[in-house]
Amino acid sequence: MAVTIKDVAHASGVHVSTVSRTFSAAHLVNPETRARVVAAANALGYRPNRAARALSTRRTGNLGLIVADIANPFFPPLIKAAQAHARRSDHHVFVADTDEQVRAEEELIRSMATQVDGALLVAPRLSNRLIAELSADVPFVVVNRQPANLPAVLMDVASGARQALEHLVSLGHREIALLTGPRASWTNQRLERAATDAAEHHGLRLHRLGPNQPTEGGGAGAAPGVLASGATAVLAYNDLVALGLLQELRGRGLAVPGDLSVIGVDNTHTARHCGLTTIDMPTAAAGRAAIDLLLRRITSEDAPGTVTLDTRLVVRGSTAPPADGFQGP
Amino acid sequence: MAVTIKDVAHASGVHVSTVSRTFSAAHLVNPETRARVVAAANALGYRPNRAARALSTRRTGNLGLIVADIANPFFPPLIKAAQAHARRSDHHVFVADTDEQVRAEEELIRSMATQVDGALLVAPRLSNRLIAELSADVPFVVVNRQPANLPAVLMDVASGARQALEHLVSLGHREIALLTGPRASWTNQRLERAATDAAEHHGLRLHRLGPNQPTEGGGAGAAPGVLASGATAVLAYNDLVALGLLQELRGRGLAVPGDLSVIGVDNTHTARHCGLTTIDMPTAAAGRAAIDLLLRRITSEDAPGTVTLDTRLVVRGSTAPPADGFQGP
DNA sequence: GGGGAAACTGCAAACGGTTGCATGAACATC
DNA sequence: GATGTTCATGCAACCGTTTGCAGTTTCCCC
Repeated sequence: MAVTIKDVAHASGVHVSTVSRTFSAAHLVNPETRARVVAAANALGYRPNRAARALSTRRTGNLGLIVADIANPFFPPLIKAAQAHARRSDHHVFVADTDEQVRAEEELIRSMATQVDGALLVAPRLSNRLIAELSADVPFVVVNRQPANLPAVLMDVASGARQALEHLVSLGHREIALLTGPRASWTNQRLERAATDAAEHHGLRLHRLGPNQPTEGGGAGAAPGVLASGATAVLAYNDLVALGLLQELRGRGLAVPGDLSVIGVDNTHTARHCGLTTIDMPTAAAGRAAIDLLLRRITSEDAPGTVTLDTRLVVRGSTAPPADGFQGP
Repeated sequence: MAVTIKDVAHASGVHVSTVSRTFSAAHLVNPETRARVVAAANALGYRPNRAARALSTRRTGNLGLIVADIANPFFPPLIKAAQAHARRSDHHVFVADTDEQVRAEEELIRSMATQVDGALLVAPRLSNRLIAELSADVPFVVVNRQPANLPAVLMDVASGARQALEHLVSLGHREIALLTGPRASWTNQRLERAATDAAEHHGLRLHRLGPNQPTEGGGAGAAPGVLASGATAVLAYNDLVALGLLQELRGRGLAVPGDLSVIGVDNTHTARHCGLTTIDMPTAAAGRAAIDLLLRRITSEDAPGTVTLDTRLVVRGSTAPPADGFQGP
């Protein structure tokens, strides 16, 4: 029922191969013939069948985008940018959600492998070994993770973390809690590292509390530990954790930033509206960069590169000088 | 290089058709043979090629999900739910974003039509005529729109709107502004209708202001009109508009809910954390229901149905009695 | 033990494109 | 005017799977 290349060939009086070339290698066909074919195709409403094309070219024109949790406001801007950017090169994007589960992630990649030209893994939790193994089946580009020999886009939270601690120091904080995230998270590792270094540099006490679930629940659950630690400021693994903590603290009658300062990571839509001081992650730029790398990797087998994007602190209303006024010696 | 049905056939000493049947019509093959084939397939790591399968079955196993703006926090929960639900039936989902543009929407549908078995249109802005025309190419299910003869899932904002106005009445408000959204939006039409009826029923004055862009910018831009209207409470088209308005008002030194009460629509993640009173939209349930309808429509040609889901008011901190204390006569 | 049904498997033609090779025409070169 | 090139097109095999049809075997029943 659908219009095929055969119908177009018949209507324009040429062989199917000429029609095929008109659309996939236009320079090989005489301009006049081409015009006739195109006219016939338009008249009939011809659209190439991508499955058929995929079968002979071994190129589907599809990409996979695998994230931990679509509903986590960190991801949508990245998804939006990646998808829009891919479309410019006539690629469609499968979006899938692993629900933060490693098993689901692997199975998802395997099931997608057969029908995409490449995939974007955003902050994958898979082991490096498994990532390497799976990358034999599909070209990958990884975001916020740095496996050997794979192209990666990194949003380096370190620069933002340094700015965050400087900000807290300048406000007079000396005891800071770090709510860590999942162990397997590259961002978490960088964050811990950068915070530890910066704390040492500034002579601060850093209380590491975690690992916490990267959700509001994780943040809420961390409240007792934070209060027990005696810290006057908190740097949380991400905005969700920060917001969860914030809500829990307010529920206990504490004021933010009056009694405690809180800083998140991601600069999500929610953080912007709730007045949360946070570290901005360039998600949209990362999505575009990752698609660029992926397409490059697919078309030419050139060496994989790594793109690193900077982050920066955005100061809003959830940080202030500590209540007890330790403004220095 | 990839393992095909042929390799499996060779390894297990049967014809390719038997291998094919093992995976697509298992009851047609002898249990012992089947076991041998499955063993060989596993040993070789065989995965069926979906493009090839699509070519002969005319079923791709893919669905399209088309939304106005992935980064609008209304959509991600729906996308997440739809995608997860589709996966349970071994379907993959293309997600695409029209950026609120009608032209993009049409082109997107056309380009996807050739490689999906069906598509979900969420709150499409296309004309009914065009929707009908395009639905000849692909089975559609529409969310928050009600074109003739198409299956639809509706989140009926009317029930929530009634509750919202009752809530405002009970607080003592008498003059209410309604910030309307895009004309082509079904939700907007229902909202206007329900608010008008409820206002009449309660003897309220309703100031309709709009249409506004369904974004924070739209809400901020509406602030002067709201203030000029003399309304003491606002019902906004969605949470983004409400939050944009809220920010603008606070920027002008006004207090919410002290000077003005604000109610949004959607119950987004952001609204939850910012303490915005809003109307909850059952987005996840709608996503699942829509996928169900779509798969049913694809597999059996039965009559399209319409599913209507209720909405309800969620009271938070952005509503309070009016400043001037009109608590009744 | 012969006829027929049922169960299983193989054969080969699709599905809708792409592409290496062959053919033929037009044209330039010496 | 024979030879070589270039350009445009047709031919046909192929991509990996499905599926209608036909053949073979097994089994049942009279």
